[in-house]
Amino acid sequence: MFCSTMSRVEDKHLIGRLNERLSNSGFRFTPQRQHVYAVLSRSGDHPTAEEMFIRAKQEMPDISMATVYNCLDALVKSGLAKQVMVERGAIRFCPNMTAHSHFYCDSCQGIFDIEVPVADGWQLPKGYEAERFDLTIHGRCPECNSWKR
Amino acid sequence: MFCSTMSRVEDKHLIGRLNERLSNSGFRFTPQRQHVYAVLSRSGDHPTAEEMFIRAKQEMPDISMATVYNCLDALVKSGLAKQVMVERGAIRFCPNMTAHSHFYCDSCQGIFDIEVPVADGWQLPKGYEAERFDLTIHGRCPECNSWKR
DNA sequence: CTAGGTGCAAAAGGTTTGCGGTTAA
DNA sequence: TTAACCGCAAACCTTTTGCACCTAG
Repeated sequence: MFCSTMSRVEDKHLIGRLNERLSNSGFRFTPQRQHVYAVLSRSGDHPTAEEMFIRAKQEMPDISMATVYNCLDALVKSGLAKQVMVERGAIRFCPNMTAHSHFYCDSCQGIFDIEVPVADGWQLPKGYEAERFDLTIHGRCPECNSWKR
Repeated sequence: MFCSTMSRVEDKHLIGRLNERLSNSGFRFTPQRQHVYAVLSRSGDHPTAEEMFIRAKQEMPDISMATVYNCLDALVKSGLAKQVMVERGAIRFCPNMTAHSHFYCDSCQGIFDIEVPVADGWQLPKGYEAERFDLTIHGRCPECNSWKR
């Protein structure tokens, strides 16, 4: 099995983090997980599992769908990716682990990472203990807005 | 086909709103939609389409799964219900159309309506035009918190 | 009258699982 | 050495679709 993915200089720093995070969460470090992580990390969008499968296959032709699901699951549980659930159908994955929210364009169905100044300490009802939050803002993206309807 | 649903006094005020909202959105007013709306409205939780099917069948035994999906879709498009997407698997439906957010308990997987003071006017990046937002806070609910891990 | 809705059953879409063989630690 | 992982294919769960009949407007 040939895989040139990690020979990229710009990906080098990711490997160490990946290995550490995986083992911290009780997962093994495998070539497939390394590759799926690399492919997701260099994605500028929010691919579905199937899109990840197609992209991963380009450099690792023998990888299977089940393995892609397995790898994505390991990445999510290791804190290296997020699941994004904004529309019906396939779940999407987000490699951006910095604090951010999502914008969903009702016109073009695009998903965009956005930074919005959000008060982190929500005033929750008594007894609730917040761990994290997911904020998705719906509307029209700049591109679709420039068309003016 | 027997359906006692709308004979309830407390549901009377819902019918007018339903009829108006449906026709405003280009949908017909049917007994099935009336019933699904009544069942959802009196739900205190966030049922899946299948849960709605089971509940709706109790008073309308001949209703089909496809019709439940059709009705729920019409309700969502008419602004009488919201879809809630917080976990993998089936989409859930929320009859509460007041401004509120959701709390997802990572421990018991429960979904709760909560009111959090949220600044409605987000400071969005240039070009984005917000229509609405979905906020889900993850953590532990009061019930699970009382167990202390 | 007729466009839209209903029930049924089959298909499609997305994810999970079981299994025999392989491998990271 | 061995528990975890891999690839493959079948199963599973949720949602959509096609069709013949029906009905709200």
